[in-house]
Amino acid sequence: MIAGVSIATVSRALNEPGKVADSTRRKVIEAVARTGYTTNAMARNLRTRKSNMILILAPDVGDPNFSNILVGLETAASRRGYGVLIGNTRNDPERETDYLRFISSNQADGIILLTGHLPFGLSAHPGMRLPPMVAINEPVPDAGIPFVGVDNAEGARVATDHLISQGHRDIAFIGHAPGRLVAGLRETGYRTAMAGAGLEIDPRFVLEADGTTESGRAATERMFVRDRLPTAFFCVNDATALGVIIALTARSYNLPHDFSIMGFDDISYASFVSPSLTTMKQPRLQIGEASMDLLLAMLEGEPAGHRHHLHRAELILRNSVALNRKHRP
Amino acid sequence: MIAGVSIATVSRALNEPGKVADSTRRKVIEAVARTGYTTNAMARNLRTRKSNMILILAPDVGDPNFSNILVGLETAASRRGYGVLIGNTRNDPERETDYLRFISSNQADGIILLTGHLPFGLSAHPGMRLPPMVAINEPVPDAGIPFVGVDNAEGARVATDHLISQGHRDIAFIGHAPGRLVAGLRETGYRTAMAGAGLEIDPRFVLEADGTTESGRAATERMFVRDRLPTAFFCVNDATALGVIIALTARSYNLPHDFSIMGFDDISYASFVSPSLTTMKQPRLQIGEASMDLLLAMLEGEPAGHRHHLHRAELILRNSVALNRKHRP
DNA sequence: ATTCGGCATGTAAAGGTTTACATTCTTGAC
DNA sequence: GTCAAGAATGTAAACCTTTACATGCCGAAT
Repeated sequence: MIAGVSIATVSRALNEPGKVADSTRRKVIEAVARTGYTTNAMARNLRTRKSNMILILAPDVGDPNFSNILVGLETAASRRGYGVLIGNTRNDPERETDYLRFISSNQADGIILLTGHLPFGLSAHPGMRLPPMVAINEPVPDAGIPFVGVDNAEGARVATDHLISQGHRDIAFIGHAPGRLVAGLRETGYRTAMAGAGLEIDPRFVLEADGTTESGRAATERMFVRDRLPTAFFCVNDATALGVIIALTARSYNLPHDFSIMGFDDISYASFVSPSLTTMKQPRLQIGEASMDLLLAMLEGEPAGHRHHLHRAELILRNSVALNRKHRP
Repeated sequence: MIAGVSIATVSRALNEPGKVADSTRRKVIEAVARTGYTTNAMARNLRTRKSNMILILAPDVGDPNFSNILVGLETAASRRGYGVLIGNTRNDPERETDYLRFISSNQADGIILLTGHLPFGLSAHPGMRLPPMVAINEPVPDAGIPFVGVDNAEGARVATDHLISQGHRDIAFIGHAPGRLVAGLRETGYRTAMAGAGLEIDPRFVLEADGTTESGRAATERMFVRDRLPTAFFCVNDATALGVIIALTARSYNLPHDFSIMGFDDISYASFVSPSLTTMKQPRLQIGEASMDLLLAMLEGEPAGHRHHLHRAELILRNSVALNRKHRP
């Protein structure tokens, strides 16, 4: 070689500085600098059977909730020299299967799952050896996959407590949805807070909604056929809260004077709606970083550890919640 | 081998079906299915010196404008069997350089650039052979890199024409910014439309703003020290328009009755502000797909072709623009 | 003086493809 | 029946590392 040493020594000089004499190492790095040599990652990956790539499977890459998580994932990955490969599954089983080619062909070492279920191709071939995985957003049921996410029940409890602290007693929950895990946890938190304050929940104040803005609007309309109304709405997420605001504004109510509204998520336009939305902020960046750190640790052989890693949501005070003027303490 | 043929034949059967007898090809794919064989991409990449990966360099992956472009990029890439690697540069030269390791180590075949400039490491080493690149959002000056984006001047002209068609004559432009290419083009479109309609532009109606919500708010405030006011505001982008709306609402104007406001971009919350924003929609999905298609074509050896590929922005009618009631035709 | 241990380096195999080239087989024409 | 041409298949090199093992060297211990 140009540095006057064997090719193996070059490899050692670059990767295990301890195992090589100082003098030769200096010669090597000097030669490398001079020739502009750069090691071919493909050859290395072929030999080491590692790609230093992480595959991220998300049902909707365009979702604004996703982008901040992605920033966290990318930050943590690049800090440890890993690359981040993104796969938009659109909940299409075929696409999920297709993306597994990165795993089976050794182009990715692990998966971050935002889909809430195992990729279709994996569950279909139970024999296939599972790559290291970490789930975000929605846990994967019964697969023993570590989960990183927000503590939905606790966050919902804090949110509801805040409404209670503002003197509200008749608090509706918009977003009851039997099948949905996250919605269920948030409802649990709501019920916990109400029970903790000794408040009863009027069953007519718990309305179904599927988490979309339209469903929030529709649920609010349904509420108005009742004779009795709540003074505050705790919504399963910000999109739903937006629908509630739209419905109430359309009925010419003065917000937050007439009704208080609380969201969950702190999506990007929560501060732009009028009234700006009081909500629970998901620590998306943190979640992204923590889950990537966890996955990389697993790749280095650390045991998976605790099943669930929950992060606290943060109460963001804006203008959609006010003191309950009907309340006489 | 298990199919009774040589390893080379397997390779041919899988990659060049024409060059192999039907009977043996059938045997091969049967054996492949039986053994669950999957070709090692690393070995292939090593041999072919291609990775089938595209690196995307963006200054801010979290930007909501970016996520839809990303969806388009990913869709087009996965359609042709390519993977998409994302790099968040945060405009940090060090990170830009760092990401080039994917190129120099053959882990990526081409780059989609959203940064508006060559990655730092490239411009520093002029000797380094450039990988195929396509720029989006902002063209890269003087580098001969094909650009895909929205036709800003034409879109701004259409937007301004729409205001004119609603009877507005005194139209302000919020977002004059000497150094910024995109802002300049939009201002040009505004001036073209005004000139085309034979309208003069009061220089006091062209205000500086840097594209942020706060700058739009501040510019509007500055406008109110004048004796004369426009009837409509054409804003360089939606974020700025939002600032204008905030300022006017704070002054208790009734929108769009008192003033019309037009944005540009159609960011995700444009429909949620009140009044909902009339704006020009950037065809982000299209832009993403088109630029990826272009890059992949270049990788297949097609010449780069036209320098600029411009897509039309689409006028989205909402509620922030109204007829000019002061106008007597 | 001999042997041993330890360190620095070299040698060569292995990793799984693709592909140029060599070989064998098939087919049809004479 | 021979031959040529062309198609199908096999052989082996190349892609570029990493790493187990071998070698060589030096100093220290016996």
